[in-house]
Amino acid sequence: MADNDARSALIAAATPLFAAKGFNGVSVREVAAAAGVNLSMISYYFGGKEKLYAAVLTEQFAPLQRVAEIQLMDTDPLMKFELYVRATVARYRKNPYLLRFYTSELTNPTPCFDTIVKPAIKGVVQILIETLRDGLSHEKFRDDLDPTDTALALAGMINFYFLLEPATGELVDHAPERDEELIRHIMDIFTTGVLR
Amino acid sequence: MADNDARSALIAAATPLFAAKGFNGVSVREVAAAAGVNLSMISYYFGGKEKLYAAVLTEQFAPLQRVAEIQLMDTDPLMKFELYVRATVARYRKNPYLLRFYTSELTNPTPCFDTIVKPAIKGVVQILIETLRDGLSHEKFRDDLDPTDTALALAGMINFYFLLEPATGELVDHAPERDEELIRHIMDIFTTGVLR
DNA sequence: GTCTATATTGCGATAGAC
DNA sequence: GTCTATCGCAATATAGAC
Repeated sequence: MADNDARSALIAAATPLFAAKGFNGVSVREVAAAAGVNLSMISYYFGGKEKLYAAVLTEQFAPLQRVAEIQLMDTDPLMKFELYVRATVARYRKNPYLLRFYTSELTNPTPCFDTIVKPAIKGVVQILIETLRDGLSHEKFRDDLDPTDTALALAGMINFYFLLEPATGELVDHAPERDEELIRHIMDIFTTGVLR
Repeated sequence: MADNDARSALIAAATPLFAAKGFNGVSVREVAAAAGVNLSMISYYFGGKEKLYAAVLTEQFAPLQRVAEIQLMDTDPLMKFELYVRATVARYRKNPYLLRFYTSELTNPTPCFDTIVKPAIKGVVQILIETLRDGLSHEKFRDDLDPTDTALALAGMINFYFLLEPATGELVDHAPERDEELIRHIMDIFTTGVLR
């Protein structure tokens, strides 16, 4: 058997369900059935539905911590931004559920927002802001830029592309094969803009 | 009395509740109590909870139709993009619930997604893409730009700023007094980039 | 149009057998 | 550690009085 116990089967089954329907849209019976385990196992292993959800979120947001590694690298700020964009794309491709939890918690927060999601997002944005301040102090960037607005602008360009996929799938080609082109476009706009 | 009937009281009460907690996080009892009307009025006026939610969404997404007016204006593409950004900011300031419904439906879609939300979003993105193609054909923009990636990048910069507010409120000043500065920063990055 | 009362279903959680 | 059975409660919806 692939999974060693009921606990990991529950997390594996709960992740896509919570991601697709939100915390309130999923019942414990549904999760247990999808995991192929008895529903009482949720209380046994996690102590209830809310703590199962918290366990899923903790696992989902753990990869975001690795953005901190970018800050420590010995490269210029612009390359750090490209590394951030690349890491973000890779993260969403590797885990198609993360963005759902990300925006679901931002939009309809559960108690997990304050403990798990908000610290994770703040950490990433903080690093982007500091990278921008670093670039400004080394006169790499235009000195009239606001570090916070600019950091959110870069994050917005890449995150929104994935967020809009369910609505714009017929208008825009979201295939992973185009990721390199997407990253280049975003970095081009960010560095030198759209003007000729 | 401010409201003329129970119907409008229900919509007014349901809007902030659905926006904050999502469709599944709100009960009809809760809505009826907040509206100060009997809970049976929801079935009487709307035919059930789901149709009340649909009525709220229809009202919320109606303003997005006005983006089409920008396309018809006789100005250069770059000014149209700025008008789009300004209209987006104005829309979110006027109606703090719209973005919640927007991202909630993108993330955890209800049956309303296909009928109301997706057409509205596609309409806006379509206009941005066409405006970009127009600018490209008049050689206003760099000819190596992808119209769809670029349109989503601009939309992402402004929308993500508002989406992240619950997480970055302590890191970034999201006050409406800074909106002009924000718009200028986004347009600056979009047109000429961050480089010196 | 608005109310009360209730029908019906589904929910999360757990007691207790094995 | 896993099961069945069930408790207690909240959900949506509506029948029927006024």
